[in-house]
Amino acid sequence: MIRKRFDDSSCSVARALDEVGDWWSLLIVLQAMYGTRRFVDFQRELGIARNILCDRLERLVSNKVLRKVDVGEHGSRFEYRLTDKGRDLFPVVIALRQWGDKWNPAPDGQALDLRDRASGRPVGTMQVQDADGQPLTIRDVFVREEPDTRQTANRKTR
Amino acid sequence: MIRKRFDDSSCSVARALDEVGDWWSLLIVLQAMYGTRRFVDFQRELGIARNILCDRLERLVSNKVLRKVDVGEHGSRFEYRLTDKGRDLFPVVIALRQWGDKWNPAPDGQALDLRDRASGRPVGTMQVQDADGQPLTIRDVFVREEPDTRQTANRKTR
DNA sequence: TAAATAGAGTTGCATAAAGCAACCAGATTT
DNA sequence: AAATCTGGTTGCTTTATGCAACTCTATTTA
Repeated sequence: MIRKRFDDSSCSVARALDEVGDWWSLLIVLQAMYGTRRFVDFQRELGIARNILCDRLERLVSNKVLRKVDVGEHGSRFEYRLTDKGRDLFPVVIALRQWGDKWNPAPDGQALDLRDRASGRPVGTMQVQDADGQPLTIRDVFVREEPDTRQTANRKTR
Repeated sequence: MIRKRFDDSSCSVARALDEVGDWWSLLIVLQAMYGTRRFVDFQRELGIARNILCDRLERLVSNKVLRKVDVGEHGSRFEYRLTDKGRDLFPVVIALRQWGDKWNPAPDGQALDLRDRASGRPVGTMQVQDADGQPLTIRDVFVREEPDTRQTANRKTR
């Protein structure tokens, strides 16, 4: 693969994908959001190869998406828990889930029914909004050029 | 890689990642949102290998995220344009961007400044909301078990 | 009109990841 | 004392990715 890296990219999407943009990382985060914390459980629930899981967990920990907690009274028992940074992926995961439900519904038409604990009503549809909460499409949005960082206009910032 | 596929997974996140969860697809979609449409431009802007780009474009087209349009008057000139399905990834991309900006800001602190064309104000922060638009965290949300599809309780649906 | 250039891909090859299965070492049960 | 469980490693095979060179139309340029 050689897998080109984007960690120094000027694009924050690229930088984000550099951390969670592989085939497994987001699924691991999702699983963690469901409450999974232990190595074997991730392995079982996701059906991921153990060496890959190992590698992904390490990466997520080193990127501070998860933290590794020793809960083994005396070693040999660890938990991987979401950090604030990891928890902050909630909107990303939900947006992806809703996209998947809308455009690639499950064969049986069943979508996971996420609801607000307080009201019991379904979670709203993720949308890009303006400052007043009104939905925005791509066409409603433009990129404001930064008010010139220095003398040279650099248009390559994305 | 062998890359395990999730296209028949019961998890819509997994199904979504199966289509756009690799290193390049979302960046291609993002680039398309910026207005890029032609092969060489994607190649140049993203710095992606041409064979990989070729493969990714084909996949995105076959998954109906992009469509390939012949604009060559007489062939040999094509454009890849977002479909509605592709455009619907807007919230995903924006959520990712905001996450990247928040937790991995660019070295120079510059984040892309997205604004609402109508008001000129910055785009709001993506958040999971309840039916009234109130923000929800992971802990505010629960999974409602489907009201029993048939006789057997199947708890493996995620 | 011939030659050069551009667009959109292919092809071939080297290298790095993903998947799989077997193996290990410390701690806990049986 | 033997069997399990947990969290990994190791070795090997199969794919993917990156890179560079090449191809085939179609459009420009000289």
